[in-house]
Amino acid sequence: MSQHHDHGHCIASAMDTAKKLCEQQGARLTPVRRRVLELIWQNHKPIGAYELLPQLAADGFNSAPPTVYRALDFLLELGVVHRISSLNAFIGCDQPGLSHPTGFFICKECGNATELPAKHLTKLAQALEVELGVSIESGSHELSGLCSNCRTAA
Amino acid sequence: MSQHHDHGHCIASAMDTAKKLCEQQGARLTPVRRRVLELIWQNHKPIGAYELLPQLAADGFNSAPPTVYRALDFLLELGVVHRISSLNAFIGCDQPGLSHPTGFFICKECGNATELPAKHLTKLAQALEVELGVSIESGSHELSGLCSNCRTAA
DNA sequence: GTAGAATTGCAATATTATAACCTAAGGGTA
DNA sequence: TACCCTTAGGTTATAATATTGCAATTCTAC
Repeated sequence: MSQHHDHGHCIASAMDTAKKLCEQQGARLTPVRRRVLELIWQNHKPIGAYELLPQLAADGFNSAPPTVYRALDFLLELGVVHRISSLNAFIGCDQPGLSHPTGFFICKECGNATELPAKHLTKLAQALEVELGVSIESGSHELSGLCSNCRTAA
Repeated sequence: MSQHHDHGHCIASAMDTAKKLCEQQGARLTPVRRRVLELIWQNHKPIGAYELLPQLAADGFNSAPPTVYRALDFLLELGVVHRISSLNAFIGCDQPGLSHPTGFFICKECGNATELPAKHLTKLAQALEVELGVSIESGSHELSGLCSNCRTAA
């Protein structure tokens, strides 16, 4: 993700993908689910469930924890959102629909998260399966440091 | 970690390493800290902070959340314990003292966790730094699936 | 032995997430 | 349309995880 980009495109693309996935699966992208996804995509920073609540309330949606957690569960299941467990936060997925191992780099300076390229994660998983004799079914990779913009700024 | 191993050795080794690290750093391995580390090492499964509380209480230690969280913070800082954030749980570190990227494979069947070999994680981090133009300072990798024992059993 | 720092005790509370139960809305079928 | 069934959402309460703030104690260095 570059510092200056057409973020409107990010949002539109994410919403479009979610819509298509729902159609494919016969799932319903209800107003609250759609709005939660939009809010998650308001920028590239992970957002907590309890940060979403007042924003939903401001839009006239019901605003109680189960509401937002249900929407998040739905979006996670659909694969358009990931959970960053080290932050107890959620973030939109760049490459939804493609089943792939997931991971993020989160800049400790600006807070932006970048999805890690799947090919590296797949390679790691394969190497580990051989070395440890295990079978890997899922995983999350959460890295932290300085993004290229913040490195330049520093 | 093999299915049948001399776990007494694991514990003794972990306690010894913690002791040495404390001596090196002028830190104090107090009774409650020592006991928390022992409890974490009672097996190779991640354990939650609130599971430790009653065990500490049974040993006559103070048993309130801050007590255990302080001990855990100390042990994390010392590098002899890691946090598995996807499970809100803690686990002893195999290779403490060596500064290295950390990650675990956790078997979804038996719950045992195996620390991932650092060399693979380092390689991944290096590849990502080049590809994303970031500088990685820390990270956690949490993988799940079936360990070799449970695969055989299945 | 005294001062300062680190550690612990303790009470309260913050933060994150889920359970349980009920009502309403959508969607297919006679 | 009327009915039924499934899914989604509303509401209240509570569970699970983690931290804050302050007082009391213990340790260590001098």
